[in-house]
Amino acid sequence: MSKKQPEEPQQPSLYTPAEVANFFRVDPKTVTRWARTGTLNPVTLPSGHRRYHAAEIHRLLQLGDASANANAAAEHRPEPEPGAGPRARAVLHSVIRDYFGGDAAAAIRAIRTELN
Amino acid sequence: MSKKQPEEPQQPSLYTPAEVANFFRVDPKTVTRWARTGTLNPVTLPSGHRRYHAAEIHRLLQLGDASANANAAAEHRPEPEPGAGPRARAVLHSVIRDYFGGDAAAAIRAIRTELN
DNA sequence: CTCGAGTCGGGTAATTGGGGTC
DNA sequence: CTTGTCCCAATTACCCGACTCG
Repeated sequence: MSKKQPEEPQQPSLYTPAEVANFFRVDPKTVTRWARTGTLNPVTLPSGHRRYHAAEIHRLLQLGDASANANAAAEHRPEPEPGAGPRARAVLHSVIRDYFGGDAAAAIRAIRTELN
Repeated sequence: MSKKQPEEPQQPSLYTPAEVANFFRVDPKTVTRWARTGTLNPVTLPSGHRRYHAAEIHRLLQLGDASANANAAAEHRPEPEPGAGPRARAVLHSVIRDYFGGDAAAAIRAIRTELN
């Protein structure tokens, strides 16, 4: 955590029920119903509360986050982190190990799919 | 594989409370509560601060949608990526956003460096 | 040793989920 | 069939000051 972004929460990958409800102009209860009927496929917290994937929400809103990704990728960082730090690699490594069975190539493929 | 790790076969794979909170889109205080109620089994430092096992976090993160694959409306997506579900991509997206400043290319570069 | 950021610890409002009904 | 609303119990978020980490 060397860099800090005050008052500018980057685009989260997960949304709260209230945020999703605000996006669609519906009651949070309706969002919950969408999750229960399978329309949405959210992350479920240990408590049962839900967090909704931003990509899924954007897709339904026909907005698409590809523009945001393209913007971030095209725009030059004022502080390009060389090598992205050892912590970043460690985290990436553990994620690949737990989610892709250690298959780094599959992870790269997933990233590119997201970039589109 | 390539780097000098004489006494560490792999990274500690421990997350700080803030990191875990970012993964679940919750307040760091909530993560602390999970630890106190037994939902999480973190490493506790002598001072009382906690570090969370990456494997435990990842496992908890991918629970929840394993049951929503049969009934869910998935007729629009006849292109399932084996080994890389939507959850995996979401986590990957979070990692890129939080550790690589949203620079997906840098993340891919880091993975490839690891492969060499 | 100083300093910023992060993390404790609690206490209190706000949100959320589930059932049931209109 | 879907949505909005009311209830209650549980969970989470934001407030503070004090301590720890790097």
